[in-house]
Amino acid sequence: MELYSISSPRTHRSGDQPTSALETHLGYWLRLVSNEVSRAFASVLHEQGMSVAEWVAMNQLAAGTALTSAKLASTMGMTRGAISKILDKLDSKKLISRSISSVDSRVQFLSLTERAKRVLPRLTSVADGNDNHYFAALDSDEKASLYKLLRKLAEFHQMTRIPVE
Amino acid sequence: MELYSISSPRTHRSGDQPTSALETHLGYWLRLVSNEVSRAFASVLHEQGMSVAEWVAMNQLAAGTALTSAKLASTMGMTRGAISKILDKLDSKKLISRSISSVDSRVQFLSLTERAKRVLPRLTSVADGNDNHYFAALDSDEKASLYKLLRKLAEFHQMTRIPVE
DNA sequence: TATTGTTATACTCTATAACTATA
DNA sequence: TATAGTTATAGAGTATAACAATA
Repeated sequence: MELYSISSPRTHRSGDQPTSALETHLGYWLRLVSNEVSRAFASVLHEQGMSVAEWVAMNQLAAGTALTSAKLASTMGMTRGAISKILDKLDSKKLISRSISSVDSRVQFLSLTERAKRVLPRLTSVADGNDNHYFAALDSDEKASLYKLLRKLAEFHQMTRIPVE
Repeated sequence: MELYSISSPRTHRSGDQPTSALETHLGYWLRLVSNEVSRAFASVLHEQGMSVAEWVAMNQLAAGTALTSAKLASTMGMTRGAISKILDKLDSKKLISRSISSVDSRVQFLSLTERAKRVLPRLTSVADGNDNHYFAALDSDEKASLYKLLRKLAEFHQMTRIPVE
């Protein structure tokens, strides 16, 4: 197993096929793997008639992290307009309800319906299953190591935008 | 620094804030970091008037991996129609030329123009810079470790679709 | 004046499928 | 009939910006 070459990322080892410069970047492999894992999950969600953005929104509501539209928008890194449409979709599926604040009638409080609370665990186990499937290629130590490295990058660069795509 | 909990991914450690179930997945952190790295790169490319798909196509041509439209389509995991539009854009910027095969006039051979050969190294160093910037948070061993883990996942699951988004 | 949420509009990206011209 | 590449169309997803209601 060759090591990732730090000092000369574009060095070609003798006998290699001509490769594109893309593969010399860690970001390339990160994106390759991430796309596959996310695509598979999005595809399963899609079969359930749900987008990733809707799934994320539901989770934020379940966690009590973002209970208004504006809060959701900032948490999810999207405009209020985009959030509004996502909430429309969840509403039409009877997964959320919106109730006007008695204190400030511009504000809506969002909550999951009973139906959503029944649906969410099933979706969560789908997400668990997807994660388990893809990372089963790694043993416990490797998983812990990957987790640590990713968390370190996220922390170092103050990455806070919840992935929605 | 806590470890990634393998056996009970949804366990909450005492004293924690309520978190969404999302953060218990390795796929979540993978996507979070990947999105940030890719978004930054796409943003720089965009300033240069270029999409990631165009950048990838140019690299495939430079590597000699995919010298026809159909080949590009299969390598990049896109339809021929989508590739056709990407090539139109590169063509309009005088970065590629298409020449009809003398053997089979349905086939076009694609090649980078001289202009493209001047532009590509600059873009490549932008890509290098982006990669260096984000992964500077890791030391050499950590970079090597991350590279190895990602390659292992890619190989195990036979991930071949070149990331284009 | 500022803010919450909605809506009208436009844009980007891509797939589907019909099309042409070859083979 | 099959294949290479193009094009017409449609759909998803999101941003921008104008809007109404309220503070």
